[in-house]
Amino acid sequence: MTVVPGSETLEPIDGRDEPRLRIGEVARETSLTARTLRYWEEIGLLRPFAHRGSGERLYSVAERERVTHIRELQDLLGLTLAEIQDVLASEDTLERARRAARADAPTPRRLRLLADALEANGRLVDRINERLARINEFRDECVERGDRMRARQLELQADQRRAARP
Amino acid sequence: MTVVPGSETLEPIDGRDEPRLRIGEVARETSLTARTLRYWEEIGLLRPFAHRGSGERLYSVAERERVTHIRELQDLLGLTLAEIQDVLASEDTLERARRAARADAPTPRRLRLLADALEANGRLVDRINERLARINEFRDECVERGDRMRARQLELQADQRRAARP
DNA sequence: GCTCGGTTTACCGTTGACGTAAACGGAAAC
DNA sequence: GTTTCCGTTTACGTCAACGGTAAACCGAGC
Repeated sequence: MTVVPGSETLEPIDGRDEPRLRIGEVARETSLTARTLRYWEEIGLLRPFAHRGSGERLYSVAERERVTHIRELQDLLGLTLAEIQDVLASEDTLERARRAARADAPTPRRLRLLADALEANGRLVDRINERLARINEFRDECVERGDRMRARQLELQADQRRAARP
Repeated sequence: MTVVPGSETLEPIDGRDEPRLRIGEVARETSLTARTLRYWEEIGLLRPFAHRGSGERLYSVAERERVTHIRELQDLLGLTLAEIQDVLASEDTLERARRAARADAPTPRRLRLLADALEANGRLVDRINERLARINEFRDECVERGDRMRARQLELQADQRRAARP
């Protein structure tokens, strides 16, 4: 897809003065690599805010936040990029809701978008809670094992003292 | 390593009547594949209790539990198999402590093994707590976003009512 | 003895999530 | 203007964690 040099394929919808970040900046700020950001774009997970005529990607702060969000879903919840894509579809709903708000869309439509986003958010929170519960359970097991080991330790220490001076 | 047919390379240390599980059984009970169990053995993560002369692997309940433990470390904490190997090295210390207990080893040695196992266990619990904290933080963010969305929803609903009957 | 299901070793293939190198072209700084 | 970055595309490489398959082997039941 060649573009007339100098033009932007995606002009800012609403002409606001958000800073345009180049790929290297986003990469540094998120401790990722440019390759990763391009890969995420390749699989449809992250879309830069704009492409300059030269092909250069430009991101907005919203995308940078999305990046950190993706990382959290990856590291903390262990989701695959495909699953994350699924989860983020809801986030996109929220984004559409924001656009609708700025475009003064009819209230019923905005309410529907909000409801969708809310439901998706609820599902995500449920997922997190479930995982938290499981990890807590696992933690309790580990702590309990530690307790048993400490008890045994005390027993052995008592044995030792009794053997030392009967 | 060829073995005299009919003999077991690893006779039970203490002749107890634990059931010997074949690889397929362990696989079914843990919802894994035999291939995975062999792979884990290949990288030194899981060692079957015994090899029969034919080469057939035989597992004990302890190994089956180790398998589920590994899965938890993998899924819940997102550790790599290498990291898990590291964590389990400490668990093996505990196992040596048990053997030492059964073998009536000198108390000081048993105490040292116990202390080692305790320390490793503490590190694991720390790790889990850290992860729990981070996930909790992430959860709070999500919940907060949901709250903001609900607030906006109420606003919009109020707008709607006001527009309906002014 | 024969079949049949489960197991073995051995080797190659795959998938996800990137890394790396080459060849090139604007962008920024001087 | 001219270096020097920084960025682009395209293509191939890598690493972990397995999956698949072939060919041989074992033990149980008929």
